[in-house]
Amino acid sequence: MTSRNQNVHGTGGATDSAGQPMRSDAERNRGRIIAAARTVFGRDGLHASMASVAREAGVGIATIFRHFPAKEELVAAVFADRMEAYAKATAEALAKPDPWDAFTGYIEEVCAMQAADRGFADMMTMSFPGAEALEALRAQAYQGFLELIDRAKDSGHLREDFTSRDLVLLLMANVGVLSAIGDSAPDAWRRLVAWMIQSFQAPARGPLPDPPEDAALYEAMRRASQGMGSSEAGKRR
Amino acid sequence: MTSRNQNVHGTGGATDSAGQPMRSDAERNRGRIIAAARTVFGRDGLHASMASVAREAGVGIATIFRHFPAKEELVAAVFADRMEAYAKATAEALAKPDPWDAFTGYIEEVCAMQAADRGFADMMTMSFPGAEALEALRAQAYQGFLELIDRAKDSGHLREDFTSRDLVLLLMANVGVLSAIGDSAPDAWRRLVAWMIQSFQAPARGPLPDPPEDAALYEAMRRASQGMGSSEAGKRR
DNA sequence: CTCTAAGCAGATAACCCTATCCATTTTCCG
DNA sequence: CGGAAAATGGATAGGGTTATCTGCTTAGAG
Repeated sequence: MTSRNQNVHGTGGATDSAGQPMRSDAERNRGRIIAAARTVFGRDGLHASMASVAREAGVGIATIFRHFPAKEELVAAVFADRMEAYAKATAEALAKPDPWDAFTGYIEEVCAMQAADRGFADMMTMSFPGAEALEALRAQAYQGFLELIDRAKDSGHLREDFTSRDLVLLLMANVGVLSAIGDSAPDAWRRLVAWMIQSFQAPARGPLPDPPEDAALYEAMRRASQGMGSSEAGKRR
Repeated sequence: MTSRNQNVHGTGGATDSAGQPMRSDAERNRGRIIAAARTVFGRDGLHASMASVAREAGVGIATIFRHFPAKEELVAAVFADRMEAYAKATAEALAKPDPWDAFTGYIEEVCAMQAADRGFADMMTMSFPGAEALEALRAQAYQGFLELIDRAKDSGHLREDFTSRDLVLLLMANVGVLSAIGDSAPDAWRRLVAWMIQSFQAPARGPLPDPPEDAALYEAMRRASQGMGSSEAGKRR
């Protein structure tokens, strides 16, 4: 429905969904809003209010809702490029020669991206069924990660009982550390990730409880993104 | 100031802070409120609203605030016994003959307590400077854990670079998993904890980034408990 | 330069939250 | 049983949030 043109920085002139050229002030404000949202979501996480984004952008609240009828759409617009960076990181990891290096480097990088952008951190543990482009990129990255896992297992460096769901678990755990510790110890997450990666390494030191089902993880991620309209915050802290 | 008597279940008659006997209805309602809060906080976490506790208890909102002038006091009253159970778990672990068994069993139990009670989970990553009794128990348990660490290290089963702050990290990570996954995969946390414990085991598989400073953790925990008056959760929450 | 349609911003609605006020009800003691 | 003091609970204040409505401003075409 209301998905505006992505060509915001184009010189020739952006167009809206109906192909009409956007008025210059509208185009300018749209860019400002996205930039402001990038700042605010990155600092405060996805539960930052639309009003705070408006304040940062120097526009009225209504202007934001004109461009992005629901908060979810603003989120999708803002994190399109982060999701691209995420997918790109997967591709780059796949290009590395050493499978274990690729695997661990990838995990560290994704967790670092979470630490650098709290909005991205939240987004990695949510799913947005409405934002197809976003989810397509996520799925693409996920496929790449599956390949990284296979290679690392084949090389004998990764435990056989590691599954892709363990990364999701780690990402959720990382959000817990990041949002609990905040800026008091900005690097604390690195230690958590290091503990986990060393544990992923073969040989196994013992059996593990079963990982959660894929369906359960998906449901949890979908439910997390629901609570963005109207009430609750994480939320949630 | 307004710390009421703890002898709620006494037969003879509870007394208020001034030593006056409480009226029977007041005593009854106080018990109901604490029971309701136990249920609600356990299910929804510490950011559950006072109104929802009132609803569960079948009393008016004002009644709650009469007994507990601030939400923090209700929290302290509700979790006094959980904190005791926590301290008791430490003591019991110290009584175990095998140091590594005691260490791992303790960590698993504390994380299980977090999973069983979302309010407790939140509380373990917060500090309440105003609730001296609570904090005294916490400090006592912490001392016991330090002893557990020493014994486990001396036995050669625990990595030398493990510190007590790593447990805090794990507790925060566990909150992340618990609140992200919710009831979709109630046992997912067990896998995270198992990964971590296997990593704690000696010999070390590699160096680790430095753990956060004690002061940083304390500040983060104190700040987390601040946001309970008036606005936000984590809280996101 | 004028005029119209699109875009803007602030006020507002409707819903959460913590905390307080005060008229009403309940307890309990003589 | 009667009256005074204590306890209650609904309304309300004052703060959040997402989202909408409306009158004013401005862009940009003729």
